[in-house]
This record gives sequence, C-alpha cells and structure tokens, in this order.
Amino acid sequence: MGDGTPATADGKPATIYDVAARAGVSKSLVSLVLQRSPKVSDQRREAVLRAIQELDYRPSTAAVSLAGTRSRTIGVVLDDFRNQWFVDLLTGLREALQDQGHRLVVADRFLNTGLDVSPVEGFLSMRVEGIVIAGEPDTDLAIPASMPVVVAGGRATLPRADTVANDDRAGGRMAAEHLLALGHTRIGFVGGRSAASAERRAGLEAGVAAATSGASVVTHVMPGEPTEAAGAEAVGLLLDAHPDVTAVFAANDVMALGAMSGLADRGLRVPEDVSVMGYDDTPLAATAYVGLTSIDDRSVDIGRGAGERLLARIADPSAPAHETLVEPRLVARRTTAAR
Amino acid sequence: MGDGTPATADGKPATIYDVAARAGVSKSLVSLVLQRSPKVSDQRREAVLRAIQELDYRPSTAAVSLAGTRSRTIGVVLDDFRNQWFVDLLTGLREALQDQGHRLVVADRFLNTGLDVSPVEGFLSMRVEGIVIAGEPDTDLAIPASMPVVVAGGRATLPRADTVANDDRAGGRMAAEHLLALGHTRIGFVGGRSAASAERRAGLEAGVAAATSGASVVTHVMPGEPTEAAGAEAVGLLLDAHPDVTAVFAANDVMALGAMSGLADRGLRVPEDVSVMGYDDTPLAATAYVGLTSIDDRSVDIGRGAGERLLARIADPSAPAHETLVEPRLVARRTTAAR
DNA sequence: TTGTAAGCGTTATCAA
DNA sequence: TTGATAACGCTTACAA
Repeated sequence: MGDGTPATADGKPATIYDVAARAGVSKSLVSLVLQRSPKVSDQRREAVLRAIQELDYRPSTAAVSLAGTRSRTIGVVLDDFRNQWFVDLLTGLREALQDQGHRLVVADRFLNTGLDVSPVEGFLSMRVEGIVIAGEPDTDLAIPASMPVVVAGGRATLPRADTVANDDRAGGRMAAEHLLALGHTRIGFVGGRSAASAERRAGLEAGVAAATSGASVVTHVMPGEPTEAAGAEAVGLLLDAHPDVTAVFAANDVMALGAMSGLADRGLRVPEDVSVMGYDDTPLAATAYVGLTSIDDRSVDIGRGAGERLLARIADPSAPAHETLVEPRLVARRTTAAR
Repeated sequence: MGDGTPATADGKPATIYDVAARAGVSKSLVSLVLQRSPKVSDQRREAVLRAIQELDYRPSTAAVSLAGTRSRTIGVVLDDFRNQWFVDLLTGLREALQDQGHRLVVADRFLNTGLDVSPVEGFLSMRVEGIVIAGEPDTDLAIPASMPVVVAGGRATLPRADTVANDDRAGGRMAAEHLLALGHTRIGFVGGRSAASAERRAGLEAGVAAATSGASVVTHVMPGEPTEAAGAEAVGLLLDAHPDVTAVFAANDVMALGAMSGLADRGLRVPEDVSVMGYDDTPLAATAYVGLTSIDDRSVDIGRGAGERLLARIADPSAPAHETLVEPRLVARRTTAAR
C-alpha cells in the first residue's frame, strides 16, 4: 500500500469515513489528526495514521476548501509561459508561500483554468485567497476590489495593488558605471516603448551624466515589440547615425541578442569593436556561447518579496498599497570589454 | 457589475442560493441553467442569467467537483519548468483537452500542489480524471493503477501508460540525410547517456550506412547531464581524435550550443570550417544570432496527440497501452553548409 | 480527549 | 418544466 494501490473495494478513493471506520473512531477525530491537533491521544492518532496508510487515503481538496474557511490557494497569473524569468519568480514565490502551507496554481493568459475568459475567472471560481500578477498586468483583468493582489516584476497599473519590482533605473545606472569603467565614452542605447525600457534608459543617462568623463549617450527607441529583429534593426540605425559608438546597452537580453547579430552583419566583432550588454540576465545570456553581460533583476528575490507582501495583505486587507524596489545586480560576461 | 465588484452585501462571493433568490426560482433551476440544460423555459433562463450577471456569480469549483460525478480536471507533470519545450506541449494539450471542457493543472517537480511529496499527490487529492507526464517519468511516481496516464515526449518506464513521443530514430536519419546532401563524409556525433540520445545516434548511423557515399560517423558520448559544457568538452575530444570531421550532430540543442562554443575556442568557424546541428528546435536555436539547424520534435502535435490519447483512455480504461510516434521535421538554418 | 451534528455550495434524484 | 431533498467529503462548533 501507499504505492498507488486503489483505495477501497469499489475502486473509489477512500474517504474520511473509511478511515474512521477502519481506525474505529469518529470522522472528527480523523479530521483532528489531519490537522495535527495536539489534543488527540497518541493511541488514537497512531490508529488513524495506520488506517490512512493502509487505505492510501488523501483528503479531497474540494471537500477541504468547501468545508473549511480558507482555500489556502494562491493564483499566479503569468503573461506568457515563454518568458523564462517566471521560473525564478516561482522559486521565490514558493519559498514565501508554499512553505506557509499555501498551494500555488499557475495559469498564463491562454491556460485558462477552465472555460473561463481570463485566468482570473478561474481563480475566482477556485476561491483563491490572493493573486500574484507576474509582469505587466492586463488592464482588463476584472479583479474584485476585495481580492488581495500583488504585481510582481511590473508597474502596477492596477489600483490598490502592492508592487514588488526590479529597480530599472538603478539597473540603468549600473550599466553606465560598468561601461564608463571600461573606458567607453560614446554609448548607444536601444530599447522599446515600455515603461521599463524608459526607466533603464533614464538610469543609463543619469549614470553617464553623473560621471565627469565627458561621455555621452545616443539612443534609438523602436516601436512595436522588443524582439531580436527590433534589436538588430535598432543597432543598425544607431550606428548609421553615430558610427563612433563603442558600446551598446539594450533594454533587454532579447534585443541585445538582436544587436549582436546586427553587429555581426556589419562585420563588427563583439566585444573587440563594440561592447554589448542586455538586461534581465536570462538563461540565454548565461550560456557560454552567448556570454552576454547583463543586469540580473533578481527574480527569485522579487518572487519571495511578492509572496511576503501578499501574505501581509491577506492579513491586513486595509493596509495602504506598498511598493518595493529590488536592487538589481550586474553580471559581467564576455560581451563587454575595455576599449 | 461584472467588472469585479464584490458580489453580496457581506463581501462574500455570491452562491447559487443568492442567484435563485434574486431570479425568483429554485436552486435546481439555476443549476440546470448553468449546465445549459435545454429543458428550461427561455423566460426563466433569462431571469437566471440576469441575476448571475448582476451578482457577478461564479460557481465554486470545489462545490462543483464535490457534488458532481467528475472533476473535469487533468493534471500535467512537468520534469522542470526550465525546459522550454513544455510550452508547445501545453499548447497541444490545450487544443485537445481544454476545448473539451477540461481544466488543466500544471505542476513541476517542485511546484507541489500543496504540501505533498510529489505533484502526483496533489493531483490525486484534486481527484483529477487523468495525468499527463511530460518528459521522462520519475520512476517512483506512485500513480494508482486505475488512474489514466499518458507519457508525452518520453519513453514510458511506466507500465500500462500510453505514450506519445517524437521518433528519435527518424530524426537521426534526417540529420544524416541533411549532412550527406551537403557533402559531408566525416560526421561527428556528441550526445549523452539518455535513451533519446542513443536513438538519435542510431538513426544517424543508420542513415549514413544506408547511403552509398562512403561517409562515416565518429561519436563521443558524455557521462552526466547533457549540458552546454558537456557539449563543448565532447566536441573537443572528438576533434582531437578525428581532426577530419566536418560536421557535428549533437543529441540536443544545448549540447550543440556547447559544441559551437567549443569550436570557437579552437578557432574554427561555423559553418565555414565545421557544420553543427542540434535536436529539439528550441527557441534558442531559432534566434537569428544562434541560427542553429535543428530537428523539430513537433511538441505541439505531441501534446495534441497525448491529449487525445488520454481522453480515449478515460473513455476506455481497459484498452491496451498504445504507443504513438510523431515524425520530426528538419529545420535548416545557418549553422550547416555545404563543404 | 472524543463524538454528534450542522453546515459549505454544488449536482442529482425524485416528485410535482 | 420546475422544485424539494438527499448526497458529496470535509471542518467546526458544541456536547459529552
């Protein structure tokens, strides 16, 4: 038993009744044992635990959350499973939530938890106790005002939601310091139209301005999605206009990769001719083949922070919305070099 | 309403009772409307639907699955969220299952759906109607014999489980044909100890043997995990032993990437000096910067097939275990060229 | 410390 | 076509 044997004679999973009968006690006693109540005699407890083993009993989550006062479930909405950064985010969320006895249910925009319109619909049906929005929240998520929400890794366009995000401006400043330290004086920035991109650029410019090196920044912002192709195109336009650029900071790793292939197309070597750095420290950047210098947004810590915030908000729903910025970290690799 | 307003006066979500009262009908009638029963008068139906709208009512999944005969839920076990191929697999699974009214719940080895030891534990508690194992199944998953299971994208080490997987041997053969057509006669293989790797190699060798070109294959199999580092090391050892190799086929894209960086370390250019190809057609391979020729294992189709198989097994639990092989597809990119 | 009994929000089975 | 009413498997007062 315990090895996956069907539970009761009729093939259906065992219930608390079956356990009670087998252990010779009442259902309530079984329930108490399940909840690790201290006021159960060792003798009974052991009898119950033995019956549970023998019957391969497992409480029905449906019954538990229906009968109980809490569902002990947290919903996590991902913008897209293809964005790898959620892996680290989940790790952090788990640390903060799962270990506190909460179940995590993950859904992306498409993986509706049923036949619902949005993932949030499904979560509301499940009576989750709180929701984590990973990334930029869709504006029309229709979350009830009473539902505790925290936005992790994106600006809160949602009212009354807590936020835990990477400090993009600080990251931009770090990029500036890194490139200035390497002796670059003409720095290019390529990015998109997102708020994060704008912040990163602002940080870069602030960092360069703060230095006394006389260095300067030129930028090219692309409309549309921040894709690899956009990065390649942007770096081409940037170099056409400013051939003296020796270092390029991209708003994210994907665009940085595009910049690298754009540079290769022009016969420019990285980092000998031009240094390149990205943002997010994706697995892609970390491969030896790419070896992209990047800014680590510390998703694990963002996840942990978001989980803690959510717990705090569940405990005190009326607390004012709180915004936490996580300090990023520069990871130097082979794509940046002294000039 | 419908915009996320709390439902009832006391802030708790509306129940079927609230809807019934508001619409002036019995709870049973509301339930019938919910189930799209045809034997409800249009008048009543509209009254009920209006009440649902006004109260922002949403059925409790807990109550539904407790009272109903089926949970309409399928559990998906991923080996690791970091393996991107599951994204496509999920797309296929959704097509086959979600559209049939099934809810998909995803868990990886770490994201336990609760405080359970394994993700399967959580699924059993949720009373899922079937389980999809994505990738190589852990041997000690302890799934009850009565639970419908299909292994998607891995060899079934599980008894009585259906399997839907990529035809690794056919993929290896395709690699052979591609490289032979480009004129390569000395082909290297680098791989790991997995069954998939062995099959891919076997396919490569069979493909080369079948040709009359007089080409040959030399291989280097690494112990341990099939990482980028392993790929780099393997290609180095391979070239030390066989400097005349002009094309390398790696058992997967990650090792192929390693091979590319290993070749770069030796000052060899890809594809001018050595052609490289991988397997899995990961997003990494598809980037313009990497542009790796690879074998697409068609995960979307595997997912769809797995979903369909699972439905078939749920319908007929006693059917014999079935194995489906999906024909892979070669995707030529810039890392392979004529010699 | 243990048992009894009343919910929790649905579906399902009957009658009406 | 509708409405009572009994499950479903568990938690939680309240009693004992």
